[in-house]
Amino acid sequence: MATSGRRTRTRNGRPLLDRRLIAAEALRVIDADGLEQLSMRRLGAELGVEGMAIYHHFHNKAELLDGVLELLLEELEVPPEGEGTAIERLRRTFEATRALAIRHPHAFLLLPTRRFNTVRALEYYERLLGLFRDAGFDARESARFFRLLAGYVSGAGLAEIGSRAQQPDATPAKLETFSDPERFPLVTAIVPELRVRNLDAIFAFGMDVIFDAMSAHLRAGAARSTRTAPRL
Amino acid sequence: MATSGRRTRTRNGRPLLDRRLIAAEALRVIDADGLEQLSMRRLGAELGVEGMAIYHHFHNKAELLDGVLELLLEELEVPPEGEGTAIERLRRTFEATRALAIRHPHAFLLLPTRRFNTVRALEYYERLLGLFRDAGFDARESARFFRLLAGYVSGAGLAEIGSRAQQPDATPAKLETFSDPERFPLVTAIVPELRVRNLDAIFAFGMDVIFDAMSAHLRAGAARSTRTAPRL
DNA sequence: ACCTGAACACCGTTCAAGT
DNA sequence: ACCTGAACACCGTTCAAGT
Repeated sequence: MATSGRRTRTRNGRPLLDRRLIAAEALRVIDADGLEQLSMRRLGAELGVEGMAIYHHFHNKAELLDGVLELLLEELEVPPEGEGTAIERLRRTFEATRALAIRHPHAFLLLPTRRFNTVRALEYYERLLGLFRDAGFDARESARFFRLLAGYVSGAGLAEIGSRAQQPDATPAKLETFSDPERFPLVTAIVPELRVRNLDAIFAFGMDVIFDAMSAHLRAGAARSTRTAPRL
Repeated sequence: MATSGRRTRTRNGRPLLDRRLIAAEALRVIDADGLEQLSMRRLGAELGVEGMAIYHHFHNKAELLDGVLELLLEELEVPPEGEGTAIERLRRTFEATRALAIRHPHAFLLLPTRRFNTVRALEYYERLLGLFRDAGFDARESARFFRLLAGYVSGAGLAEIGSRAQQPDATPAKLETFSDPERFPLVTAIVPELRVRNLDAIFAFGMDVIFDAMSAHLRAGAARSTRTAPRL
């Protein structure tokens, strides 16, 4: 090959910037100090460059955040064929989404809030929908279970992030240590249930409910073969 | 009564500021132009005041956002006793959360991301947990179904916001009109399913799955009466 | 008590200029 | 092609000062 990528390390010691390098550093900043602490100037400083240099690689900050989202999606690789049934791989895929929330509590918000605009995001979607198809779901059923599963893991992911870390700002009342049995008996009673050591079981419970329904749906569909009448 | 609240309209024509008035104007700004367009100076201008005046009523912006969240929670009133069974009221309550996402697409993000720090938020939690108890769930079951339901409605709410509105920033590829059957056949096939007119049915489908599981859980619990052995 | 005005340390983004 | 430096129009927050 003619142009192999061996000529790194220009720019007095540091590698030349590229989109991936910048996005990776942005993810590090977000992991360390939170989404709102990511600024172009701060990111430039971390990279040993003026903040404005980043605009040579991304049109604006939104596009940079799409780049960070792409890195998150890379950590969500869909298990390839052969590693269990389609349903099992589907479950592992969505469990990976929750693991991502725990691993990147600050960056995770990008997943449920930013649209999947990039090619890599579309590729992820395509592989995921392939699992629904392989499991036996048509487009309409895939859409419905996809939104149920994706909604659950992203919403529950955000909730777990709140349960695990205390955000520094705002008013008091950390729920973990909350206790006011006089005014709020039911809230007080549920607090011990939401301790971190119970969160795995709570998440798995929700997944069980959804995957039980998916299995039942597939069995029912197999029983009546083809006869689906859309009802609007 | 001695000090009735009749003396509004000081400050040359405009009512004196208070927390509720400021939070309501903040919600209007967010509804109109998005969360990131809310600034203390902009909000002050809308209220006919310098932005710094707001700090007399809220310690910082985070506390102001808690105030906005309180207003959102007011729109989520839990149906009182007598209006159907506890399960029915539970379902209506979470349907109201989705309706809130559609009504306040920009402000809705506050619900799954901000902790419920205020007294009003705790009151909302308490009433909601009262519905789970009335339906027949103990603290542990309430925690599990609460996270499943709340996770689903907030995650699906965020997804619906994305499906309904196009965010102005970032890269192209609006999913609603996406079509690339060569490279992304499955994504292309699912796009028509996610059109706005199908979103009601998709949301209801997920709710059916969860509430069917809740009903089954209650029936099973009624059958075996009391015998729950924690397994951890 | 309630609000103003100036100040501080930041933002995202544009653009001409450097190499 | 890749980065710098200055500039513009903003931020959140603090604090002394006004009424």
